[in-house]
Amino acid sequence: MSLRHAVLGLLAELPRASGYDLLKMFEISLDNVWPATQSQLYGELGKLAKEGMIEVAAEGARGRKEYELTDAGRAELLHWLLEVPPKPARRDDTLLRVFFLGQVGPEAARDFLTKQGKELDRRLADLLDLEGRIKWDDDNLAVYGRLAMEYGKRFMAMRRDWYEWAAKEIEGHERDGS
Amino acid sequence: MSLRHAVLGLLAELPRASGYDLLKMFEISLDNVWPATQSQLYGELGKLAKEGMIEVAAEGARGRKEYELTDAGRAELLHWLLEVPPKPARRDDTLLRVFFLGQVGPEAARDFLTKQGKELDRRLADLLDLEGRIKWDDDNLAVYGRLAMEYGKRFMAMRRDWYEWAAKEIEGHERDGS
DNA sequence: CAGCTCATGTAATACGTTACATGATTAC
DNA sequence: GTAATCATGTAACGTATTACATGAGCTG
Repeated sequence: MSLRHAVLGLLAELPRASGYDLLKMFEISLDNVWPATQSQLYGELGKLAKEGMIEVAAEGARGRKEYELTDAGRAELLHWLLEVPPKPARRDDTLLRVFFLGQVGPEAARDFLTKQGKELDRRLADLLDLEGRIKWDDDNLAVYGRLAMEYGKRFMAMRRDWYEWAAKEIEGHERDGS
Repeated sequence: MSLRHAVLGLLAELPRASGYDLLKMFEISLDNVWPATQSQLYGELGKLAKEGMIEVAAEGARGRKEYELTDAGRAELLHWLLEVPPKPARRDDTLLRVFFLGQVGPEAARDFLTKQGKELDRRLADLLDLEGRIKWDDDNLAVYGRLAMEYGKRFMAMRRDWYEWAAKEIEGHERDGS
């Protein structure tokens, strides 16, 4: 149920935005945190408007509708931000594979883990590169966006290190002959 | 589309299991990796059987149906394990909050981050406790289950550390008066 | 005026959760 | 015999993805 809060949050940062504008924001700044498709977004905007969380503040060319956060919407955002306990995502595609990796034998398992580690190392390098090229300004999205960036870096590094560790673990088992 | 692979994986480890058996397995060993509800599971078993990935090898009391992996099912499992690139989950409820944390001012933001850090510290302690109480045997599920456990520990520790770091970052901004 | 971007919406399909519904067998 | 466990299935609803559909306005 958090797509709505992503929308409310964006409308809190940039008052007055159209569905189209918001879609661009999702693509450039929320893509790694909470992706949304165009269909989903327009649907949610309709619902939020009907519930009085946002309202059409102006209409422009080509049927453009500029939405604005209402007091109810802002209240809902703050409530969610501070009072609704965040629930960490539990499904992890990669971990699921690891669970069943015994099915392929230790050599293939070790190769798989090594490969994944290298892949993450590449992705971390890309992220560092991206970070270097971003020009952070001083608004809220930038300050807190930097925190999110650091999270991404630490997350990738943690997974890379774990893959390397796990590959070594399996190597140990390989030598044991188990 | 990975629920089916979780089912195939479990049936590869323990040949011959009913929906009910599998449900128990999901609850005790896959709950933090790939949770599934009863509805979902029975639905998927039906589909997998229709597609020839699994088959009813025996029927027991109370309408019990014991499924077994077919060759096609095993092939699909191996294909998924080694050839389908794992896609990391992208949605993160907590990170989304961080993105909009500027809306509540630096003190409340710092308090939020500190609180989340403490919560993770508690959860990590619980996990370590659980780890101590598990009696690992030597089968595949145990060997690779230990890798998954280590992943969980590292993931929680990483997030705890990041929260503590982020809270300090915000404190810095607080003093700046920004 | 042709092609791109802006701009909104709907339909079909899949995946996930909660709740409902039913009944057989076992353990006490 | 009654309560717990075993065992399967369906229905309703919400969320997410992909594809389809349409058209206005700007740029060359």
